[in-house]
Amino acid sequence: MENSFPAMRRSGRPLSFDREAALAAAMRVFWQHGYEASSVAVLTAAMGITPPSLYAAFGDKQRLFLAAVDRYLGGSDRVTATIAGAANAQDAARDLLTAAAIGGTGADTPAGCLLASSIVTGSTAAAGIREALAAIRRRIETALRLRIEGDIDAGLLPAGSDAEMLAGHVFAVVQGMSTLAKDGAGRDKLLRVAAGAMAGWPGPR
Amino acid sequence: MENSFPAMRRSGRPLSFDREAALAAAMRVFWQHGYEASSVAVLTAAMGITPPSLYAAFGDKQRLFLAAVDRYLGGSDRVTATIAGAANAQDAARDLLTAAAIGGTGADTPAGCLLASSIVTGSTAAAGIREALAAIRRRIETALRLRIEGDIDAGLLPAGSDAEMLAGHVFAVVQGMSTLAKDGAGRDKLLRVAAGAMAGWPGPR
DNA sequence: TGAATTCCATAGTGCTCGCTATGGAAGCTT
DNA sequence: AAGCTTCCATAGCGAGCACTATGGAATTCA
Repeated sequence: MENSFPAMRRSGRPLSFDREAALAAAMRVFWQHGYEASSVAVLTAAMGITPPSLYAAFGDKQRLFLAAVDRYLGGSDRVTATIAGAANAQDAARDLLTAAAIGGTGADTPAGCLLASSIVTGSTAAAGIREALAAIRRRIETALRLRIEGDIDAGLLPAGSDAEMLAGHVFAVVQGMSTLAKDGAGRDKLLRVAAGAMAGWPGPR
Repeated sequence: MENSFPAMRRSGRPLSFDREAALAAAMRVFWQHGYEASSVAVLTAAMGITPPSLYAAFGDKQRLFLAAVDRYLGGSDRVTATIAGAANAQDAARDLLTAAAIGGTGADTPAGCLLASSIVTGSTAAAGIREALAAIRRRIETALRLRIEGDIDAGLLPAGSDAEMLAGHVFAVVQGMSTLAKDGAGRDKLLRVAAGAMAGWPGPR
């Protein structure tokens, strides 16, 4: 679904701008201001192109945003693949929290997490985008929950452990750290919060 | 600061609507759609009044929103007073988490937390409102941190405990549960997440 | 009742929103 | 070079935004 727009290129004059660079610039604007507050005028200014070029290259604002989210996550299934590929569920959870702490406090990037903060409320016109992001969040949370359930079945975690709660807790902290970062928290504090969130993790047995 | 608008009433025709009921309706709209996506047209429709009445009674959209936040929190210092009045820091943290889980999953209210979800990103025009809410969040987090530090000094918590981390973690979970609720999580799950977030709380000594 | 005061409804203000019609310039293919 | 395809810049579309000027209706005070 990544390069689904435009459908085909035949010949003629080539693009006079770098599509990937323009997408990176758009991602940054969305990351900083969220979906609805990122106007096409601001986006085109940051991307160095004009509105018709934006629409020709990316379709419309919604598709541009979804492409930016995909780029932000490093591809549609990278996060879930990382969760599945971790040594165990505890490592997967810790990696997720650490990545959120570091990714949300970069010196050269906006504070917080694009996936967490760019639309949780909004107009009814943006309901589709909001639900699309909620679906991505739920998919990642479900991947973590399944990983935890697998460890429970494998005897790596106590039999009575609440996988849904554990995954929900990790995810809540990831979301919440994004707001903390936007409110001014630094990397050191967020890394300690991430570590502290793992303190209640059930011990092996 | 609550009834700072209008400045005075002298005489003449009385208000034909219930100011408190109108504010409650506005709070509900903001709670559901966030600050920027709640247009004056939608607000006035929900409040049962016309734009000039809204501006005469509440000043402008920003002041109406701040009044709605104040009403949502039950007064400007109720939350911090509750934290200060709890039996100990652990109870204060648990109460905060439980209240967020229950308050964000009411059957007759929008999902999530108004303070957490209504503006974390937005246009530069709304930067003032965004910062005002960030300040409220930081004030509550600071109150919790001070409560924890007090318990450490009193010997109710281990001497090496990281108060900033513990308060930040509780606050991150509160924020994150709001997104979880908006994404569809139910009260049962959130209450378990809230309890799980306390599992790593340092033991007494 | 007369005068003063306040509230409400209509109807707009200027502005920004996402998006696009149009025409000419640029570049590929043959 | 001819001919076609595609891209880009200007300019502007209708719609919605927060907000308000105006005038008459409602109520209080004298």
